[in-house]
Amino acid sequence: MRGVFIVAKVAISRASYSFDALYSYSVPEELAQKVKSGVRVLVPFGRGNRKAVGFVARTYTEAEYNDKLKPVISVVDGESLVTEEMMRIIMWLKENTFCTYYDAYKSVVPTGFSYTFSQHYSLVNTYIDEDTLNEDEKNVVDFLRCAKSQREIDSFLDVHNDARKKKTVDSLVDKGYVEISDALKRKVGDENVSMVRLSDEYVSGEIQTTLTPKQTLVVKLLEEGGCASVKEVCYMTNCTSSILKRLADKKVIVQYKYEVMRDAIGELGERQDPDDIILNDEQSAAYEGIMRLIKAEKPAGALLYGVTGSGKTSVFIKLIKSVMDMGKTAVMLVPEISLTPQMLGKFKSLFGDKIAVMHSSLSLGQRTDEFKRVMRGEARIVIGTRSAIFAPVTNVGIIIMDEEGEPSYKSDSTPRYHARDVAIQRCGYNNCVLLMASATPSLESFYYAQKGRYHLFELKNRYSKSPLPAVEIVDMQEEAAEGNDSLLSRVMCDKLTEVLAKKEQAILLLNRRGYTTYITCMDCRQPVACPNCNIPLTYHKKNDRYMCHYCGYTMDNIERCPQCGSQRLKSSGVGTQRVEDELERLFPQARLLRMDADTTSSRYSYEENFKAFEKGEYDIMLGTQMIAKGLNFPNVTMVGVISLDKALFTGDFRSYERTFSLLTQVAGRSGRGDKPGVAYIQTFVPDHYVLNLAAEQNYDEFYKEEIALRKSLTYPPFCDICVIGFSAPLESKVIGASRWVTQLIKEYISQHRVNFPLRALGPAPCTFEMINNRYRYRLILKTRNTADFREMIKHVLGEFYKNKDYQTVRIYADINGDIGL
DNA sequence: CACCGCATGCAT
DNA sequence: TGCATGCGGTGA
Repeated sequence: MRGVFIVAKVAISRASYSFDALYSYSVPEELAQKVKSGVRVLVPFGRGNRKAVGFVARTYTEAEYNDKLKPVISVVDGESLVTEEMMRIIMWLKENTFCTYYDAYKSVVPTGFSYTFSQHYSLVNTYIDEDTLNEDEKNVVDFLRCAKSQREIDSFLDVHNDARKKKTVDSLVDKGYVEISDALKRKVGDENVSMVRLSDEYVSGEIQTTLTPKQTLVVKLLEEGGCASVKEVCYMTNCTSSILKRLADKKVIVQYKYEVMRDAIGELGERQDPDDIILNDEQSAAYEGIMRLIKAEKPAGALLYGVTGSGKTSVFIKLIKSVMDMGKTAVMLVPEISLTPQMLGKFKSLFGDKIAVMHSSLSLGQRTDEFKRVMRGEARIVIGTRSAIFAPVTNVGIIIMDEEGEPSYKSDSTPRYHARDVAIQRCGYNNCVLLMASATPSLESFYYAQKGRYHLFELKNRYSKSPLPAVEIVDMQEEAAEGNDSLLSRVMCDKLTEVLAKKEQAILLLNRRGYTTYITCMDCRQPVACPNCNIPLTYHKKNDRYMCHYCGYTMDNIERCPQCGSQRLKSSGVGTQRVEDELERLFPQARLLRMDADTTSSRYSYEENFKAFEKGEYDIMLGTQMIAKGLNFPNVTMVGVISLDKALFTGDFRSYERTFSLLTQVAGRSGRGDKPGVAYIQTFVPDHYVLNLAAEQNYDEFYKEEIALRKSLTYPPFCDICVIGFSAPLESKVIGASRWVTQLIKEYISQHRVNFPLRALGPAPCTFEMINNRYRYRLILKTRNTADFREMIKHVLGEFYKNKDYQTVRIYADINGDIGL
């Protein structure tokens, strides 16, 4: 047959990495109009020709009809949700993060658009000759006759992993008695926090039932607290949601949904005009310089290095305004933590509905709506966290990354991309500028700025005239020697007393939650560890339980060492709950707000808490890193770091950088208003240069020290680091797999001419050797991330998935991510 | 030789 | 991952 025949290259949703490819399908004439790049289609796939969803990467025509190709069954999307640029980004993700095409697709298109494909069986409405059926078939037919709901049928006829059932059903389908229908379900719904409270019937005494001990606990908790999220209740009472369900069935409690965010955008501030913002000389210089880069319409990187409070945001606003005036669009990325309603309100008041927000705690529905507004060109400024880098804006003029060194810009699950790398790709496509801004840039970016690869702009002065807070390092060894065994040094206590007296506020930071952080057996000298993760259990006083922070495992109480049975156990280490106790003891009159993952199970409660603190409803805020960043509380005049020593020595090469940045940022929370602020850093290593430089807020010196260290030890930016991670329930399998992969790499190198250097460290156990009953090993490769190198990794991963010996072993490759933990 | 259970390898 | 295919085993 001759003519014009369309072929579609399709990526299949349920292809795993080892056979992920673009498969060719013929496009029936009647679908020709609709089958386009980016559109999802239903295709037959695999030997059994099961229907699968895939997306079209591209189409092309052929003169000859190829009857070996299977035809596309139908089209799922009305139109493509993927711009040409985003299609390139999908391909880039596949190549650079070792994920499947569909994994990449899913991160580019919000899940609200995703379809789940399923098949349902139903009885055909016709006469059935029972004599032609065997026993099994009769049973199924009988079941279908009396089944009340599709759901019941689906769960009964779950034919996966049941060959006999499958056969029976297939045979009934053959005989024409049972029908299969396809269902494509779109996942749009509102993401709510599940809440529970006692039912009115129970409270009024209408319902009397006997309760199991655990149920009693839940009821008691709710009697005290009124209402709580399911997550909170489970935490406090150590039960699973099934217990709550039982209680709901008994009508003792009611479950209901609570909208996480009322409005995607946040409250509207007073309408403002970007033109009313006046830049000072430094800011203007930066603005002008960056505008020149934008106008050059060539891909460029710029680093805006400015001390906290130097007014970077004003520069962003002016730049975005100018880019808009040029008819272009803008993307602004912020770290997870600083995307607050206040901040969004500010931008909304400046740019109105030109703004779209993309953020993981928006509801599915909101996310899809925002995506659509961007797609249609209605919203031309996108503000969001990491994944907002995939916003389908066209004709981009500038991409801004605020606090560019923040770890939240790196994804640590598939696809393992860094927003900065994606941004660089987008700049190449759009001929636009990537502006990275920070007071403590990542070592990599500052190095490139020094080398001239990025243009460097500096803001040296604080915008408001208030000086940076004075920071003092407190030697806790000395405190102990002088007889103070409290968690709080005397200077800090004195200052707290003063702050309370003046009706000002204080922030205290400690990066450990729980009460005590580990229990050690005095006889075998081992900490009592989680049986699933082999990580020390943390005692939580609030629910009187020992918890694993990695898998959530809990133990009621520990009387004996699980290893040797000894009763000589000692608790040590300090968590936020313990500090809370101490503060209550020392300052009984102070109103205390504790903020950590245990008190803020939803984003909702966390914002409410910040707001309450801002309004002055609390005197002291105590918490983990979540309180350190991006917040602006003018009445805070004291910041205290209870301890960050652990963070300095995590085993990751970025731990100094992270600690420095955290300390600098948390110190910067102090004295933001008219009143001068102070900060204290308590430590057992008072001479450590990272702490001292952080106290001086001396990034330049820190950079000098750290870059020298990176160079001498060969760490980024002087190489690229690729971690290959392995995990499995059996340690022998993990070891075997990691050694075999190392061997594969060695062989590959000896057989190919490669253009990258390579130094392998390991394979060795990860810092946390076991998490969730899976042993973890890693192989660290110091190399250069060249196409050749990626080719090798792809080859190795491909070989690995083919090896049946290691089917139980999970593997991943991650370039320039964390190597710690 | 009909029927099974399992190992193998392929997917457009 | 999921499914057809084909092999060797069993029992009539």
